[in-house]
Amino acid sequence: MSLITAPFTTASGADVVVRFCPSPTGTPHVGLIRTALFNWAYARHTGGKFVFRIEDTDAERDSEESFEMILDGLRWLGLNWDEGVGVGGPNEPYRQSERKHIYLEVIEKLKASGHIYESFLNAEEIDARNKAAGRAVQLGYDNSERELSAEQRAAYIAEGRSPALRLRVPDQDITFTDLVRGEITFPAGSFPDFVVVRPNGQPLYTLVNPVDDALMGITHVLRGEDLLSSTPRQIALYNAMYEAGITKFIPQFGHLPFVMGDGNKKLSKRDPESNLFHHRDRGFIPEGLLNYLALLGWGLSADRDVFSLDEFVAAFDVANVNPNPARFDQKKADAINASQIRLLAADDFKSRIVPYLQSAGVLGKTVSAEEDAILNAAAPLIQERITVLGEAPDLLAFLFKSAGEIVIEDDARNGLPDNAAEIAHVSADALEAVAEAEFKTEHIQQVLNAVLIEKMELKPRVAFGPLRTAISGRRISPPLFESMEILGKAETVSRLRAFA
RNA sequence: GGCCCCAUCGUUUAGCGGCCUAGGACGCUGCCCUCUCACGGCAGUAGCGCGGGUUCAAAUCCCGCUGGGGUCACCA
Repeated sequence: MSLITAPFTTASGADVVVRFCPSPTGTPHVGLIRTALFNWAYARHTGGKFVFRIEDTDAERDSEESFEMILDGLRWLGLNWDEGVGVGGPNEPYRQSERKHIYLEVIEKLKASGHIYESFLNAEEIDARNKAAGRAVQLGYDNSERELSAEQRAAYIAEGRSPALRLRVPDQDITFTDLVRGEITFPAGSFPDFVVVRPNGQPLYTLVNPVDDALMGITHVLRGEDLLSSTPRQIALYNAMYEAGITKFIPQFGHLPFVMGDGNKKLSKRDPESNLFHHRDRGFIPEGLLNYLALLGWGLSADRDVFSLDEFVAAFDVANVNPNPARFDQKKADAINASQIRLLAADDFKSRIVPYLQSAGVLGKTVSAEEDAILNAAAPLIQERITVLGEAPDLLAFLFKSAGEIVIEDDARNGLPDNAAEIAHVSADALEAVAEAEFKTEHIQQVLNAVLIEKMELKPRVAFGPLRTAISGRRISPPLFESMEILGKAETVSRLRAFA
């Protein structure tokens, strides 16, 4: 007999209500965001509600700064919520730090119904009891205070001790059907009565999380696998809340696979790629990151891994989430992002690289009409060749500089032929003769081909390397002739002449 | 240690008993395209952890083992 069978009304028939409830500690982790994404997608897929709540019950570790970062991250990615922090809703407030009065009420009810009881033993005493009884210390609490007599209680109080509150865990197996893993059973006795309220009256996560889920009508709890073993405890609490008339049903649970780093360990906060903003700073676009994150434990189909958010939402179902741990593969993520960049409309792409050009100092705070024109011409040239937007500044900087500011990089200089300077100067002469109006990509190519390839009989590779270096200073650049057209005749000739 | 989860190419994933001499993607290698780098095209590389069952037939179902991970707080 498992607890979640009758008398519960399961959530399966109800409108879907999912939630994302991070605790604001540190910078947002990609695993956390993946969890948010799957919850969001499930809500959107089913036409349900996505609730955003903040679990800031640990004043020691929580910070407002971290809270702001989570908001920033969700907004950047476009993961909007229907109810919760910032947007309000019927279950305000949505920050646990502001909900203490609610928990106090629940605690009173649970006390009155006998589901939670006072526990005076401290950690040392619990260990001592286990040792004295010849039990392993790891067993923890032995439920010995379930039936404290009034005298015993009075004695503790007389000593000036205040009790913690523990949930009376039913002595029976607890079974539930995990949405991604199927049926899971925890045998009776897998864990002891656990503390839900500290002696100082502070309710703990063990209480507060299920209480909020119950009060907010959460139907599906989609969260990380690390919480799998706390699920039976929460089901026991739900059982108590049901019996105390606090909730009408129990949600369904689905535990999403871990996001792993290198080796066989979870992607740690120490790993730079765990940080959401690390990717934004490098120049991931939301479409790219979201697409990749969706692949962490899920797939659209056997032969497609680049897809839009809409396609993702239309196809997503928790039931199809893979239970295996997923590895965060930066190379694959980069490849997905590159593909998503290719799919952007030209205008859109242009506007997205601007902030990166600005923060790299290639462009100033305001973009002049002249610079905008260059961007319009140049952006399409690099949209096909970059992986992250952060590559744009290096690729485009030379277009916004003057001849004198071009610095020839060693990498570019090394591969050049001995007569590189001659090639540059001959080209300058040839281009000098081109009419201003004729200074277009195609014509530039014809002129240079004539003088370098045909007349000097150079291989294209040998001929154009020096020119690329002369005008851009780099070995890698946008296409050469297009770049020359953008620079204009005078600037191009000037750079070629300056090359030595 | 108790309890729980997981197990297909280097990585990720398809496969839910015969379509599998195991498919795709990323990566890697080679070739083609080519003014560099990319893009694109073509080809190649490499995998069902082990052992038992069940079955006419198992990557697919069952059991065991091994390996990995998580969790056992008056953290979340």
